[in-house]
Amino acid sequence: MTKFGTNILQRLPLYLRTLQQLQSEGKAYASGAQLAATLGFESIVVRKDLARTGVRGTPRLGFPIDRLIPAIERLIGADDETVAVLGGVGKLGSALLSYPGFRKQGILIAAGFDAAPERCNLILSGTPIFPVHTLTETVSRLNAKLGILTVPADQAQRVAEQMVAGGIRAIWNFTPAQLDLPEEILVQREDLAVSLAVLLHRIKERNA
Amino acid sequence: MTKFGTNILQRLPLYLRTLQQLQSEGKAYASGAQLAATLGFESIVVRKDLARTGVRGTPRLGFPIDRLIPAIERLIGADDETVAVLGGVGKLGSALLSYPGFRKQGILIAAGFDAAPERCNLILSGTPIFPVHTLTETVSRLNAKLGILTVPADQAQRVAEQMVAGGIRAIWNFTPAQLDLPEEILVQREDLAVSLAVLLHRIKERNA
DNA sequence: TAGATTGTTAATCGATTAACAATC
DNA sequence: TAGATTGTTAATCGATTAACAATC
Repeated sequence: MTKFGTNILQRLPLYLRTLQQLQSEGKAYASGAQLAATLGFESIVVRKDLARTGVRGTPRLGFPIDRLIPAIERLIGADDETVAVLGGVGKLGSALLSYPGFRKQGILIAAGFDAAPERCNLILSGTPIFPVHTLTETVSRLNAKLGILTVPADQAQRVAEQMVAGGIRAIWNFTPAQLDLPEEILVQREDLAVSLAVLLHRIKERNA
Repeated sequence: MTKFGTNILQRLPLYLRTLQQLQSEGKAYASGAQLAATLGFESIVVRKDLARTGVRGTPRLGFPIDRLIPAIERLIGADDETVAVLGGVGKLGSALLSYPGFRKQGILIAAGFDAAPERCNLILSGTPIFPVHTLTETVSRLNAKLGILTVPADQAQRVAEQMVAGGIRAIWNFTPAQLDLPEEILVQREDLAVSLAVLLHRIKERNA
């Protein structure tokens, strides 16, 4: 598989969204310059990125949107389905359940889990919620490969271990907890403190 | 001000959190190797990063935690207060309001706004919520500099403009909407589709 | 003293930027 | 043809990695 730096990878979904928008407006071609202007990137950056999709543009016209979209989807892995489960159906968890973008990227949240009985045995945004004590068994039955972790920080490690016991291969960790899991489990942090640090630094930089 | 790449900037808050943890356990020194092991980084990376704080470590002992913490706080801009407002108090918005980490990083969410009357004129996690039509005036009165945007995508542009009219200088955009604002307004995207693309690619890479 | 850890210098690597040729 | 846009090659830049010296 092609290896990408995280930088280009972070831009690809933005191209994709813009292209889908343009396509829905009936456009057939998009130029790199146009994408750059919309997203606030340098046009040379866009041109280099688009070159990596393998789709050839035509001078003066731009790139064919209907070829670019599937090419980018494939690059960002949105072309095959990943079964996921959600641990913790609090405010953040239920916000994630109602986010329509996951389906577009090939993520199916097949089940949610919560410790609170009043949040269990109901269906939220199309996803059934089960008691957390059934997690390992359900993950295994669903053959889920991705665990989304939105439990309170002090329960993160325990719930993560239950996910792993059920066969989860990757965990998307929205808690600030530092997880200690086997080497082979991929953990991605989604850390507001991190994003905020980047933001504050950019603000300071701009004011300087 | 010192300029940082986003990479080191993304690691600094993680060092900070780990160091605070160690300090609360009564430790006085932390070695780069120790931080690296905890966070899953290479130790040379940590050493280089810590060098940029200006704090000197002592061989065999490590770095003095009580000097490292304020140094990192200063680097990530957590040492002075930024007044923020929150646009949109839905699931995601109220999840953000209850996140304690913001205060630690010097962010004060002074007010929230929502279009739904039943969500207004109450206090959520210590933050008063007002009707969205008072946004511009309230932002101006509070002298808020950061707007956190968690409204539905189709209202993002309008609410962002109201924030800017009130004097907001930077917008933290949690919606997938592409904002079109004056040059001088700093916009940071917080885009789940982007994070998910990175995650999916890492999963594929690992399976390859 | 021995050994672990920090600090520094150089090498490597990849991403970004620049310049310009090729093409429609 | 003229001009806009893509494609390519080279230059620049910064981050990461490696190797090893300095220090407690």
